[in-house]
Amino acid sequence: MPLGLPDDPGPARLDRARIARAALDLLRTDGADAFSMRRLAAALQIKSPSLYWHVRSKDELFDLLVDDVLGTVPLPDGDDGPWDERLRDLGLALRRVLLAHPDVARLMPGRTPFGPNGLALAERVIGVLRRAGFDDRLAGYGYLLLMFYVVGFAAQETAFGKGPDNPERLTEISRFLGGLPADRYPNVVAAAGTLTGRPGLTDRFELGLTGILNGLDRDRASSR
Amino acid sequence: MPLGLPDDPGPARLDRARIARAALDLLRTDGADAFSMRRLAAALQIKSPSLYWHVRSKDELFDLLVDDVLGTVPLPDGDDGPWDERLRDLGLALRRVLLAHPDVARLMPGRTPFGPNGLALAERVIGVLRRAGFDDRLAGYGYLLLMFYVVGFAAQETAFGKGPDNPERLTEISRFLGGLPADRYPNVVAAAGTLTGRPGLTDRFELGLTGILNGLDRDRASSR
DNA sequence: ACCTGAACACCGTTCAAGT
DNA sequence: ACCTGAACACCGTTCAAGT
Repeated sequence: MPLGLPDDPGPARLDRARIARAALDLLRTDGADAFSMRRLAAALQIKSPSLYWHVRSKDELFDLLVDDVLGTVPLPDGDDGPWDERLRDLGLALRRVLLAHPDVARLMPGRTPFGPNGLALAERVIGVLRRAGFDDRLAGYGYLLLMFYVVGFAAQETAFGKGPDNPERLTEISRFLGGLPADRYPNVVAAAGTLTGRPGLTDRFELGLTGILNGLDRDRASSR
Repeated sequence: MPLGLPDDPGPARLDRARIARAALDLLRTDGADAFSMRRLAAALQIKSPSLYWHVRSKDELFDLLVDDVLGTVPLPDGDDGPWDERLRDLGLALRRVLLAHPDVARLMPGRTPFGPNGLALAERVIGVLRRAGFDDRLAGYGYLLLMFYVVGFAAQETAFGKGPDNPERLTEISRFLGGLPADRYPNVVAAAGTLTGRPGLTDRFELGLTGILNGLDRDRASSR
């Protein structure tokens, strides 16, 4: 026992929260392609089979990561303000959170976001809609439409190199599109610059979100 | 040489098209989790390294599959009819194609759909927008918004077990949501039935699509 | 030009065994 | 209860060698 470190606790004890945190770090620093249970174990200074005491599988771990990230979305807690404004704010907040975790965002399509935090989010969204006069059916669909739009948008956005990370992917795509033969793809070439421009996408996201909420409103009106 | 089969050609010669077709079959029959280059090679009665003569990597093969599927989307060829109706039809057609290839749909978020067929689709969409009076910038964003919405929606839709395949996934989710404690998740439980009902989603998809196109229209108007 | 055998450097996961 | 060693059954990909 080395002197001067009388109470060195060694690496902290393993639990699901610590595993999730390390997994998020590993995804963020090394990317999804480099992620593996063995590397995650190494980052935690542990052997990989130990992970399976705390987590059933890699897939379940990914579900956990998604739910952890969803847990950081601020939910409106009162019940004041028009329903569409509240859902618009929630959509914007969800996108911001997903852009901050691009790899987790890309994990989401293909998954069903019904961990504790995902359920809390669903409960809130469906509640807002029902209290605004949507019947159960339309409220359920409204939730799905909102989630599909926001998650789908954010997941693809990060793939284009938008989002905070790798701007070099952006310029690579931009060069490719801009270098296309202009006689064959005149329209793509003309728009190549903006296909890979960053700031305008947030406006377009909001535009689509507003359009969807307007559509829901018309849906509600025609149902009564 | 066996009699009666004087010209048996054996398994047809390998090429990218045959590889792509076999890969699509394998994905459809065995699912994405079971897909591997080695199994694909086995299905083609070939050893896996042979694949690498025709295709640089598994990732490039997946890009090829995406582009092949995009190639089956019918593009409007004339230039008549209002722009928003044409894009609406194209969005609906793209979704139909993606639902017919759920695994490929789930491959798309995270990819950049710029193979030959993807470019042809982009060229068409951006062209429709520019001829409708959108400037280059808004036309580019309009294309992105449309693609993000349709692809994101379809990818997540298939994950819910909607789409033609596995209805048992749907009922599993439905049971889970319906069995939740009603005091804690009253809204989710109330809407559980429709979160997993099939036919209404197509209407909601259209509703969102229409809302997005309306939003683009307002965007165009305010830009001049 | 196209295909294979053999190999490299990995995977996720299980399970008996240790503490 | 929690962690490890050893192993199983795989992966994607490379590359020298065959035809």
